[in-house]
Amino acid sequence: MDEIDRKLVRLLQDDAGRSYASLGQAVGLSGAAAHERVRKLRERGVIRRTTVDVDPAELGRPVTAYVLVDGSTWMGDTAERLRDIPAIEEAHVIAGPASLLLKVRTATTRDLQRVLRQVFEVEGVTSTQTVVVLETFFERPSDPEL
Amino acid sequence: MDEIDRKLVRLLQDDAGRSYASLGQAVGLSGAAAHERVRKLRERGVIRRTTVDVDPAELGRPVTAYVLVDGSTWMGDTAERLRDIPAIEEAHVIAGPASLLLKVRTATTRDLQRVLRQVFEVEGVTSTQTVVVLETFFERPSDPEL
DNA sequence: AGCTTCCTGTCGATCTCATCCACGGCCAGA
DNA sequence: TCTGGCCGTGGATGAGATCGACAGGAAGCT
Repeated sequence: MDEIDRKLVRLLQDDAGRSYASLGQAVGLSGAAAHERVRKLRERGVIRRTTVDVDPAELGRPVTAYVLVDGSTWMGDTAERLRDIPAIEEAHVIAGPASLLLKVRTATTRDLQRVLRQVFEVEGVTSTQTVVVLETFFERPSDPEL
Repeated sequence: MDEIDRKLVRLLQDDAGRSYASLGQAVGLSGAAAHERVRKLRERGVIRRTTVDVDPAELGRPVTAYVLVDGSTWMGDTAERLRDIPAIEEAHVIAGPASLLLKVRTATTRDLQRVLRQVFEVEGVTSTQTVVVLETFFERPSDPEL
């Protein structure tokens, strides 16, 4: 995981469709060598997969919110129950003012309300506090610079 | 933006490297037709770019935190100042208990502390409250269903 | 030092796949 | 019925991914 690897990751984050030839040229390697490095980055799990970045608003989900969830019991398999709710994009266990933090995207605030009801129906949930996003400055991938 | 488009987006989110032929087969179209649809999805901005999904932990940033930021004045060009801090992955203006919500990834909690100091140095910031992530259940892309 | 092994790179051949073009069917409106 | 726009198909072609064989260099061992 040297400087070249980091550069490769950064270039691929920007455009995963680039040819290996141009990739190699950009980092001062042959195309095949660049290909080999990328292959290993995948193998090691640094690169999980190649995907497309979609605009949630264009998909009809302009509403973003973060939800702080408090629970009474220890929520064992809560993860799976939350995963079943498609509007939830992220779910974290946190240290601080609540037990869980969720990131939610919906089409309308009405839909957001419905999602909150679904969250409430998950066993162990006692209360939620919702933070609505008014404007997103930016959302970007992890910077590979160590 | 019909059912086929949504299916294409979902397939590409899972693996953007698929051949257009197999893509077409999966949705009951020819490769060329699938290609044309994807081209238009890009043109319309539904698909912003093709990228790689990297594991932040493998990149040496296992610490994730959310930071609630409060500010006194109206923070006009705060966005650019925050963008200059590489550890900040997301920045949102929110309605609720604070003005801004940031998502931060660092190598250590010590680095997190340094980022917080940098945030404090941004003009207008009066206080921060940090929520540290203990465990991430999941982080996934937007579901293209409706 | 001499040898082995592993890692990383180059070069060239092959074969898949993206890309482009011409054509055909379908539908709405005049 | 005619016409134009839209959306699809199928085929040709050229670019590029992919694979194998080989070379140089570093590290470890006898």
